[in-house]
Amino acid sequence: MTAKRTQMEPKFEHQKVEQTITQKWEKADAFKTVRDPNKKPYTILLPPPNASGKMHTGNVLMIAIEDLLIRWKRMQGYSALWVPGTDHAGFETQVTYERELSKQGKSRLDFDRNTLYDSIWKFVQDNKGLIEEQIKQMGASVDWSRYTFTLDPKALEVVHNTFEKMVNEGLIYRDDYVVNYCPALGTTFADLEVNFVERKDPLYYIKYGPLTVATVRPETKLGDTALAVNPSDPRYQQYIGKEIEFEDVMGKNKLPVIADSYVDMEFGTGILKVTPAHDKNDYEIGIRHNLEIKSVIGLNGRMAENTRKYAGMKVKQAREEIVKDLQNLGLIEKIDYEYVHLVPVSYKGEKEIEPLVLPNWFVKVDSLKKPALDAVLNGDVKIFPKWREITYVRWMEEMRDWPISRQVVWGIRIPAWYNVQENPEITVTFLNKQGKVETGLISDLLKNYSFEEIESGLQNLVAPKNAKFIVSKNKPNGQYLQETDTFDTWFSSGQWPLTTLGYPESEDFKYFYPTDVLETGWEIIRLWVSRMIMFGIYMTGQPPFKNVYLHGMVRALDGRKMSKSLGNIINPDEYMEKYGVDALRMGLISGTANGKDFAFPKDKVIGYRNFTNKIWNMARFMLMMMDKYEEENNSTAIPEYEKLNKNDLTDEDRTMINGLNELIRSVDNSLEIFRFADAADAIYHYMWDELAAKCIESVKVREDKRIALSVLRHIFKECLKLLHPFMPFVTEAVWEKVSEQDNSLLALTSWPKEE
RNA sequence: GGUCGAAUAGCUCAGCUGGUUAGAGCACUGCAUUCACAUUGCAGGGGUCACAGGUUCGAAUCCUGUUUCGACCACCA
Repeated sequence: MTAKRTQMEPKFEHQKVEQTITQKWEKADAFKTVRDPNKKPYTILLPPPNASGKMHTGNVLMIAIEDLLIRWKRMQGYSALWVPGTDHAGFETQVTYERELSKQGKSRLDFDRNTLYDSIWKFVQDNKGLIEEQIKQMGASVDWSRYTFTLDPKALEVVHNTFEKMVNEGLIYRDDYVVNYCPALGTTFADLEVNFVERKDPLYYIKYGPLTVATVRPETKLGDTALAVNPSDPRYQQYIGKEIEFEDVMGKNKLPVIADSYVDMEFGTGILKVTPAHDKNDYEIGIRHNLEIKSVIGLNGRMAENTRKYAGMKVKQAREEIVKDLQNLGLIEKIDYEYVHLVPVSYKGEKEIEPLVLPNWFVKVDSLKKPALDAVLNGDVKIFPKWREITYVRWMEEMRDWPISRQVVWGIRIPAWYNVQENPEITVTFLNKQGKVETGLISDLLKNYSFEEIESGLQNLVAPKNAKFIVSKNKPNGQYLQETDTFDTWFSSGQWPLTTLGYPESEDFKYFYPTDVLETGWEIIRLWVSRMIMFGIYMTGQPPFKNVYLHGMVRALDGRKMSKSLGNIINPDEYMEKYGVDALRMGLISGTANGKDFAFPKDKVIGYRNFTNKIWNMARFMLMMMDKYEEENNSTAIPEYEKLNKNDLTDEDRTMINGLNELIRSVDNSLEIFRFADAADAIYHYMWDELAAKCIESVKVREDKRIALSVLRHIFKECLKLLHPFMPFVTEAVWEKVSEQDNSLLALTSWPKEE
């Protein structure tokens, strides 16, 4: 024992310790959670990071906070369960994979759907080890036996069942919809996933007979089905309700002039060309005025057949040609080359969005959103920090029907099946046996190809909005093709609490649902949090969690958002290597108190690295003093604090003990209301300013070393417990030295109580 | 355009319902090293709490307005 004590190195070597402690926890299977009927459950589900991605600073903060809560509750005696998982990350992963493909000179269009899916599956399997390793490296006390991937069979099962229930209850419908389609990436994006970038484009003033219209997109004029003016615009009163005739690039043309208050009199000439098929606002005007929806741009980003001489051209090329033709016809009044406007792009990749009309799958949200809103308003779900609640409330109040279909392969395929005989209007694209792409109506293609050949080479299909379908997990008997669209990832991750806990039958679900805290970044409160609450209530009658804690975004050292283009991304690995996991976790946790965004607190990380070393040396010194005492006193051991006669304590001792009691109280109070930084700060200052600076210093000169050391050891051990959820490695490592019990794990000891 | 938030020491941030000389970490200055830790100890400097009004016995804290930043949402073709 004596020999072991003095072996402590003078420096805390975080890398070595992190490894051995991780192994120790693993070996003891310390974080496998048992459903103990005598304990209360406490549950957190890890928001699943991208399976083929790597850890970023935000993930580190997320794990630090969740691990803190879970370790705290575990020590308090709860059946504390933290379920880890990873996300298939839909189109994001597909885009990454396609980048790999293009290095080999290939693209997704060279494969049929199933082959492509299988190879992305393999790609993800090959890459997902990294993020799992990083979660372990962080010291996350998750229960790996319950690890879930968003495409696990049990996830598909839950998502299919939910979908089926919704279809049966009339909550799912198909409709045409102007979608944010990205021809380059081959899929649609939700409004939330669209960003706008500023760009300078020519603004063309084009003559429509007696009227002139300003537009940056002359090529869409081929899809115009009306001109619109503001009903109170005095300039154009005589045209409202009339039809005007005019010269156009494809010959004589005529359009009705309608009045709609959407039109801004100030912009351009105050006249709007209405193109319902290629603009969201125009689409709505079209619905209001019962206009024809004329589509002139296809899914491939090229002009459609009905544009005759422009058919097959890319949009930009068609724009140039049309401008040229208009100029030749003298139909361009002027061009404003200085016009700056905002162009929609997808939120990843910056590729341009082309609004198109496509049949889509929708969720009717009217009956779902009310209970989800009420759950927050009446406090069943509490949001921290409180001021973020308004974001949620506004969103739920204004929520519109939710388009859930995406045209990516990498995702959960919608389990709807179309009978090809009953739906001759389905447009199918497939690779035939020779590897050539064929597109056409299924009824035509079946004249030249067998159903089996089409089925096995299927790339995608577009079914009309009124197509007949049946919902089934497995292929029905007969000639059925499955919908090729996949679910929006938020449709499936919105059911994460159900999936991870094995809804509806499993014991886990019965014991752990609803969970206690959903901890995540505020930027996905709409995308994710709202959907989980909706699905949770819809399927189980109960919201999936009681509290939502939203952490702030970690900004770069320059205080700006981290981004590749600014080159200011902080790689957490470097900090873990240099200062240790504990220091990084503690630094991030105390970087912000209340969920606000904050700049990466580099100085705090360094400060807490110093703190780890301080703790290490406090232990080292205490053990040295104990060794010395025992040597001098014929191996008389220092008595347990519990066995001391409390009358022997000095005033100093009592002051320290009082301070400890206060500390325990304030740590608990702060953690209850998610004030992590306050708790961290309190422990730091008690340990450094009181325990190290006063208590240890006084032990050096105390006569009654027996009592003094016993008190010191007691307080030190209690402090290690308090600190453990924040800095698990150094505390566990020091515990190993000071606990004097074999195989005792600090992670599994009881949380301190006030005396 | 709508909404939310922020402005406190050189830097990054605390300061919860208004109450003694405004705090922390890092940075800075001076001193200390055979006594666990220089990733240390001791001592110290540094703030008209964005600005202007108001409420109050009392305001960094509450109210109003102004300025400047940040983010989110919606977008004018």
